[in-house]
Amino acid sequence: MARPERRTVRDVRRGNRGMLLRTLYFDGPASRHELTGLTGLSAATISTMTGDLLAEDIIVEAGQVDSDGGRPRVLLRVNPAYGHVIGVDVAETHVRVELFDLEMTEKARVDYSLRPSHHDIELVTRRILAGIDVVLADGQVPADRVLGVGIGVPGIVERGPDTLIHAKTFGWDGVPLGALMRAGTSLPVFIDNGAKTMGQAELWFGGGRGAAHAVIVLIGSGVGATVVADGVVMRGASNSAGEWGHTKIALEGRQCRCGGRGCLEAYIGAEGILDRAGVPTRTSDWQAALGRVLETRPDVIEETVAYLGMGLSSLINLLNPERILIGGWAGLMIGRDLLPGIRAAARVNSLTQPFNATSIILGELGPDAVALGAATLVLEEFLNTSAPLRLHAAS
Amino acid sequence: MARPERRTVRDVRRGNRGMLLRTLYFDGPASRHELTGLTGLSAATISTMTGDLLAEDIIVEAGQVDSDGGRPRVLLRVNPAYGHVIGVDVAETHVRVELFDLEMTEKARVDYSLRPSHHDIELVTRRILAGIDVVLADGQVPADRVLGVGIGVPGIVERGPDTLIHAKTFGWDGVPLGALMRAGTSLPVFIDNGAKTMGQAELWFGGGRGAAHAVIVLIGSGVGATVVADGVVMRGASNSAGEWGHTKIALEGRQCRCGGRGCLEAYIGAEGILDRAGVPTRTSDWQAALGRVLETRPDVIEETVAYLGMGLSSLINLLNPERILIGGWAGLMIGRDLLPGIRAAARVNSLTQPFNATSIILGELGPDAVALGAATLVLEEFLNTSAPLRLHAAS
DNA sequence: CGTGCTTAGTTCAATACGTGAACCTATACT
DNA sequence: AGTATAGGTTCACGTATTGAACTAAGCACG
Repeated sequence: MARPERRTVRDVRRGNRGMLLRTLYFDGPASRHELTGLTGLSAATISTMTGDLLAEDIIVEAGQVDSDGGRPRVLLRVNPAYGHVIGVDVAETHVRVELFDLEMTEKARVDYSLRPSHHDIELVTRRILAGIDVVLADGQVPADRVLGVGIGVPGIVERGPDTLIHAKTFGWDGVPLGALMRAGTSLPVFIDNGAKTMGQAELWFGGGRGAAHAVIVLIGSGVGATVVADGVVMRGASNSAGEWGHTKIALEGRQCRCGGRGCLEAYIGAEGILDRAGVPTRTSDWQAALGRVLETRPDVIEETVAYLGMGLSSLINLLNPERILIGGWAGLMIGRDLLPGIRAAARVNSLTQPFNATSIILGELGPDAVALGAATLVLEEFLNTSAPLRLHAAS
Repeated sequence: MARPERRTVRDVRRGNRGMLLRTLYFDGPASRHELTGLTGLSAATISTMTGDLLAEDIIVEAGQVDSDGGRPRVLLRVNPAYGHVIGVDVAETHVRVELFDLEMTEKARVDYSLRPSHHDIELVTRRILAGIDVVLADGQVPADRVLGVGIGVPGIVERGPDTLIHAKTFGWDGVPLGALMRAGTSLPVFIDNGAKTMGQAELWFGGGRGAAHAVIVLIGSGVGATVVADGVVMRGASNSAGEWGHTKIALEGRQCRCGGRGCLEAYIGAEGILDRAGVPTRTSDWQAALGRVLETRPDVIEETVAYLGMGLSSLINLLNPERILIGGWAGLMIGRDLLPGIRAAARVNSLTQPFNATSIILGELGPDAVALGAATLVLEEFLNTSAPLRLHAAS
């Protein structure tokens, strides 16, 4: 039972303005006249609202289109230089900070490598803050033109005033990354799980565009998923929804690093595949190792496809998505050649109706999209609220 | 990416009025003054809005509360007699039609038994239409005081102008129940899967009250689930979300009636349990048979609990609900004594964080709640829109 | 070259909504 | 009877969308 908030007339404006801006962002450039059709708003409203947005420099004119016999249409578009967004990818081996304009064109990037098992939270925070300064300098963007910073981290992100992070592999147990960031910068900070920010990137700019019900599946050494229902990333009661990798596919099955047994991840995660193939998991280059398994061990691969089909069918039956994207470095490697087999394996295990409603395709964005997705969190906020800039960066 | 609709000032009213009505329905009776706190609306707005609702007879005064030193508070509540709703349960062996007032007090009911494999759509439609007339006569409610009819049916409900039903067990393959109903009555008709209407009933009036993220699990001879995300029942791309019973828990496992192998339903559905216990599934009284297995076959039951724990853990990990309700006749039988064991089995297979965020409890409403839940579809529509009555029942 | 036609975009009065402040109302206590 | 207190109503105001009237900018054709 949803309990929506009280609304006032001003919320109407906020909502409609956000819709106009999103329409212009995704379907633009467009003329005022076209916008009436796209948004459902009257010409009068479009006129006043575009007037405001032009005055605020949030949108700009983008040329004219001659019409045969009639006043030419003036095209409008979101001003890509109105503001910039920063995305951060905090991973096992590196901290990456990227600067984008509003069209998500990368303007600058910096990488800091992390020594394994050297994930001190203060160190990571310092790297992020330093990275922000570096990309702003490189991109020649003043801090007061930045709409915010999005950060993708491993583990579970507990929302709250301090934004606590729980990441076993990093030894982070309730680390207040949000509070630490906000102490170091006045920019608005958004933090989410890295797998979810990757999903967000696929949803907005990759293979998930336009899908209202989708699941973005991530297969790397671990296995996760981003569930999108009614166009919104599903978060659950404590923001940990999407843990698909620990779905059980066998009673008393293979040991998983989560401590449980029979987890999907223990079968189709890169580590699980290598282990099933008898390859020592202490390999230096996992990608190469997985490549060799793909070429030389059809038995293991066939089994992998079968398990993956089982896992996907659970998603299809339970969630009835219109699209499933397979991503993550291992997912892309496996999927490149074996997608037809994966589809067949999913079909065998799925109910006809929901299977037919689903298309199973590869992700488009590669494994580097964590920072892009994190930056998208900022963009999303901007497009929804179109909050006038500069207020936050005051202090 | 959600694309919200254009909004006007009148949507503000509709939304706020709906919120006021829902507040009064679930937290009422309440005084105007209390409503300002509960809704966040100003006293002025509450005053004009309650004035309208009183004039329309949708709400009524419900006595006064003396305050020590000050004007007494006048309590307001939803008028239970303002309108009535009808719920229909179309099941294997019967068609049941129930009449409720707005407080969901049953005012009349009628049952028609169906001969097995005699589920002709015209026959069922005739029974429903006749049942509507009967309950209205019995309850002495004129048709123009009925807000609508909700129908719970087996199988997949394909939304659209005709509301097609696909139910293998009934031999219904795209049967236009919606169109047939609308041809036979001018009342608004809402149709949904029966498992989902039961879930809806638990969510509104049973153990799910107040939960924003919940899963209502249904274990009968089949196994299903109603997934609630952000307070809304999840439907997916083609309205078939919630098919939890065919989640695979074993590669090449037990044969399921869906045609697949290793489905959860084949292990923990009543039929699956009896079969695993070696009881012939041609029994006349399944409940008694399951009761005997519960008493005499601890081995089978222990196994069942383990499988159920596996299945629940998939839900916990993937969806991160705050509450899981176990319902359905078999679910209630198993759960009555074995809930602690089920919880333990779920814990073993779940990640710590999401497991701790979930409470696993029994459903409160028993298996007869299909019609109640179906009627709740009408109630939901009414509370959201508070559409002035009588317009539909015109013809 | 100017008149009419067509399409794009703007302005304005009408209408709807929620809100704060001033106001009215109904009780208890003294 | 008077006063304090709390509940409830009224109204001017600011903000929102909209349809209708209007202006703007091009083309075709005589």
